[in-house]
Amino acid sequence: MSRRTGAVTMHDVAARAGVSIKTVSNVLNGYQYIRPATKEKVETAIADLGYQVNLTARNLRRGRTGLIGLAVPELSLPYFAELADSVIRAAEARGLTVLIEQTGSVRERELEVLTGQRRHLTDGLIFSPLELGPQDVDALDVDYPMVLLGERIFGGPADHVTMSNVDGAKAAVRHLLDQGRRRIAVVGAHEGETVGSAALRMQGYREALQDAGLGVDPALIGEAGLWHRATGAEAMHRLLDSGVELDAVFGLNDALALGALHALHARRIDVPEQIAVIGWDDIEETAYSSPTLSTVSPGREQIARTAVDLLLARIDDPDSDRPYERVIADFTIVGRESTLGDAAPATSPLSTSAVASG
Amino acid sequence: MSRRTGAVTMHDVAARAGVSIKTVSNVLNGYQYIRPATKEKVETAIADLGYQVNLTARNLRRGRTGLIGLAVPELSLPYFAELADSVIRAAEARGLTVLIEQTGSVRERELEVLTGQRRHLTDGLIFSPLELGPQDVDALDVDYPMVLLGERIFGGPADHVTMSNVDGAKAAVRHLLDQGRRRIAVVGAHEGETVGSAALRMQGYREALQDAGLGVDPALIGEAGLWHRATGAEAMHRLLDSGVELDAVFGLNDALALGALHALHARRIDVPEQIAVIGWDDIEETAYSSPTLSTVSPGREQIARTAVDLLLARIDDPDSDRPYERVIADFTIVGRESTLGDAAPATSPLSTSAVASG
DNA sequence: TTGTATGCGTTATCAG
DNA sequence: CTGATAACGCATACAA
Repeated sequence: MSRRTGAVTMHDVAARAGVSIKTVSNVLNGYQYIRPATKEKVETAIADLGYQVNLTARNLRRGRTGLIGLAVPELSLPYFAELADSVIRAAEARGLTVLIEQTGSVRERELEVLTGQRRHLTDGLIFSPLELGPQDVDALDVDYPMVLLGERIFGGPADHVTMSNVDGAKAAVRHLLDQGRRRIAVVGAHEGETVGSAALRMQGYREALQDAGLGVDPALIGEAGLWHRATGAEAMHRLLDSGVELDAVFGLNDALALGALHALHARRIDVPEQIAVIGWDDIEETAYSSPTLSTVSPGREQIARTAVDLLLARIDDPDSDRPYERVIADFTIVGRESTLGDAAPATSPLSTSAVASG
Repeated sequence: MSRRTGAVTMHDVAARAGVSIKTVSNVLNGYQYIRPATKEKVETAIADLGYQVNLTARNLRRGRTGLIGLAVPELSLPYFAELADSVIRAAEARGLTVLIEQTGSVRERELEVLTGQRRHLTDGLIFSPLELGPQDVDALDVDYPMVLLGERIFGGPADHVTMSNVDGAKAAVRHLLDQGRRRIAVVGAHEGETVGSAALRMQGYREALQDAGLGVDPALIGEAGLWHRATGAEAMHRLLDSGVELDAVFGLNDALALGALHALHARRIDVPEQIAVIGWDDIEETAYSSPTLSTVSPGREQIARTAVDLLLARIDDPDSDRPYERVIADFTIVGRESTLGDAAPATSPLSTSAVASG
């Protein structure tokens, strides 16, 4: 599209090289049986003219664009920015280009993504919905390759990559218990929800407490619809205002935990001396907050790679009746100052440490 | 591309509606002179068949894709993630879709972006180089619409949107001086460079000190090639190790300043009691760090909007000989705890305050 | 107001 | 090994 001047096409190259247009195409596409002499003629012609294939024309003809969509809530949420980074790299390694779409976690826009015009520009979609749920399986039954990310829809008509929510949450809470904490609050719960990350991580939280012979105190459950820093700070303030006794906080993601940290700092409450904090996502920021934030590292790179691979497999063989796969990424607990205090591993900028894994 | 089944085309719609393909096209493109009855026939046929235009074909025919490229170093750098977010929104408002490309601030990849295949898929490019410089004006003289972001190339052959580097830096340092600071260090300087953000912000730094009747102490200048949290922390440690006396730090961007904050925290140095810190970019994280970080808000939204508008103007009129524009975004100083301490405006999650502007 | 025919730049199908 | 030629699906000049 871009070239304003000249728009040199295969015809021009063919003319200059004294061959047919098909031969130029053959050279371009690495066709085996070309006489070296011919090939060279064509290649110098290409170089002389500065010819580049017109991708739009190629795409039309081939019925493929080499583009895949990545639909996420928003890039200003660090986890999704880092995820996008990983997906772009993984896709690039396989010769694919990523088209990012922001849904703003608005239900309508999530539905739009599935049927919108952009789908005609992409060979497939990696979709991380935050609002759609089991009631939307019909809308998710699309006729193009798609890989779902996250835990809102299971058994849906698509390949699926999820985090190890229950086990990861369990390990996070166990990590807090190991530091001698007993009154462990949660920030980010979604009251009444039975699907999604919140519900699953809450389940891990309960199981860990039960395993430790502890009960679940509803007063320790802090709600937060959106998982942003702001909502995390608000939920933390509410918990503290309620007067409930607590010595640790499990932020259901890092943004919430960082918001909680912010609130604790504002109230001059020492972390982890008085209250320990752990988050989830292992975004880069957690290694630099004050104190540094312990967190669950959910295998972002693996998720990105797996998603791209699954998608590519569907793109390459659209008629395959291979059953839909579900991949659960490996996680790691990263212990930092917010739970370990000065015992935390070297505060050297990039160091983290795996305390448990599964 | 995506639809596997059926691939219903305009022909099918035309057949079903009992009209010609041209009429269908007319309806689709909002042609004025269509008999209402015909229009309706076509529209129901479209609905019945679930027809959607094939964008690739349309693009080939129209010679436009509706896609614009956005080339940035990497999305894991919060400023660029937030910039991408803003650009995507601005583009969407104008009916454009954004294709993000990561250069990793690697010189070769920055050059590749300019000539790569992807340029054939986009109508124009918004480019934020970190390595290219004045010596590369030739490479930047491309024959497609482009808008440059940043301050590495001036007077180049393209429209250009920059931050108010000198004045912003001057205001930042003045803000520190206003708090009574006199030994103001810098983190992120690029020794010997004469172009780019580092050089310009250093100029503002010097001018502010001069205006205050103070000299520039080279011992207070901390180098940092990459502007990441890690390098900011390292530079801060070096400054402290050097034993030089200082009561404030100007991080040339927020990542550096947050890294510095991290280093100061590790050494149990109180901010701002002992050392005040100010950054640049106003990324969301700065409103939640402990302490919250004062910063220069460089007008990200304005930059995004302006860049998209300038690009679109070039796309819409490629033959215009309108001279290349240079737009300088407005900035604001946001005073938070890292310079104002408890005097900082309400620590409510979203509040910031404009102390000066220009 | 609507239909016919042509071409956008490639790739694919055949012959040769 | 290479060359004509026909699509791919849409938009438009030109006719009607």
